Amino acid sequence: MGILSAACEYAIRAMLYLEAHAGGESVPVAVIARETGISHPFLSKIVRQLVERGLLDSARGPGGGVRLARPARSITLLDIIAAIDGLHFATGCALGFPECDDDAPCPIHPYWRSLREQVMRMFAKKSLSVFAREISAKMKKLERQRKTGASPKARKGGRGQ
Amino acid sequence: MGILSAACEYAIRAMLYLEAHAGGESVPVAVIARETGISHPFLSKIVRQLVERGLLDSARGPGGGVRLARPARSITLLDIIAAIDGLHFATGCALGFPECDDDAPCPIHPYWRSLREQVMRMFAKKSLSVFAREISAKMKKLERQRKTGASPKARKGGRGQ
DNA sequence: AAATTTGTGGACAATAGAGTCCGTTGTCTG
DNA sequence: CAGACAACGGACTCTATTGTCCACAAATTT
Repeated sequence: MGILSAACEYAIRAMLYLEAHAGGESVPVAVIARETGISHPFLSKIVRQLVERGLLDSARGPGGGVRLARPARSITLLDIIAAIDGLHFATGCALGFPECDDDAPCPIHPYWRSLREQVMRMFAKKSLSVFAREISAKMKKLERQRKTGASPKARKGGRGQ
Repeated sequence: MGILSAACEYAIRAMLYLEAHAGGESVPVAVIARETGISHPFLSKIVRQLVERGLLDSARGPGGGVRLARPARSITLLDIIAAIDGLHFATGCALGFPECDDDAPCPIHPYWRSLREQVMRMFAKKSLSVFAREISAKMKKLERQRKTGASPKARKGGRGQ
């Protein structure tokens, strides 16, 4: 995929759903799967890992399901990524040189290292609650734009892709 | 792997070898494989793609092999990456949201886009000749350090790892 | 207690990337 | 022409990821 595995992307989407649509209540995995479009059996496996790592609590039986184990404010995207993918995206040489490390760096090593750190910071800075709020705000904005018919497509620079 | 596939990393190492150790002469893939530690059959497949994309020229028979198709000065790391992996690492949403694009971006989209562009620029700025020169200079420097016994490990900032 | 709901866990299948094997084709040398 | 050299190309294996299926265990309701 991109920089994250499919499983990790699903984990983020599922936890985001919990923050946005459950008010701290337990939600069955089957419901999250249906609402997010992720396959139930696969999401089930991912959720199990999130429970193991202490990011989710689970309860069986009627009225059960899963919910955030901590306040959404204290859970960052990096927490989720670390739980599912680990942090290897933050290590190693961009070009795979076996001999390349901080003591004998390849020529792009310092650039790469700085970029990796920026990525880490980007993920570490976003808590689930902030992220969910930003998404819902964005949704509302799009809604307004659709109503007024104003298209924001024309933008300066022409670099848009 | 990291951001690049194994095949792509091998392609870069192979072309770097050609620039550093062949003076525009053809080198058999078997030799490149032996010198770089890459498996011959696999490298063979990769080299074929590089020939197809016009980055390498190939010649069969005794005295044959492959060589750079253009001056090393005009071949960038991005050229090689585009030939083997394509440029998908430069597109798409970091979190895999299907609905996320430049018109309806997810909250980390602008950060992500800027980081991707920095990565692109980093790879596009390095030509094979510059890269090879920087590596050989680094090698010599290490050589000198080993002789004098001076360890460069102590560095200001203490962030070193 | 029985039935229903829900997570748990393991076995399995499908896919893609990584890596191997080998026969074929073209080219050079003697 | 014969033989060696080396790229070409396809078929194959191995492995990790992705995704599916099903039996089971716990909790809740009646």
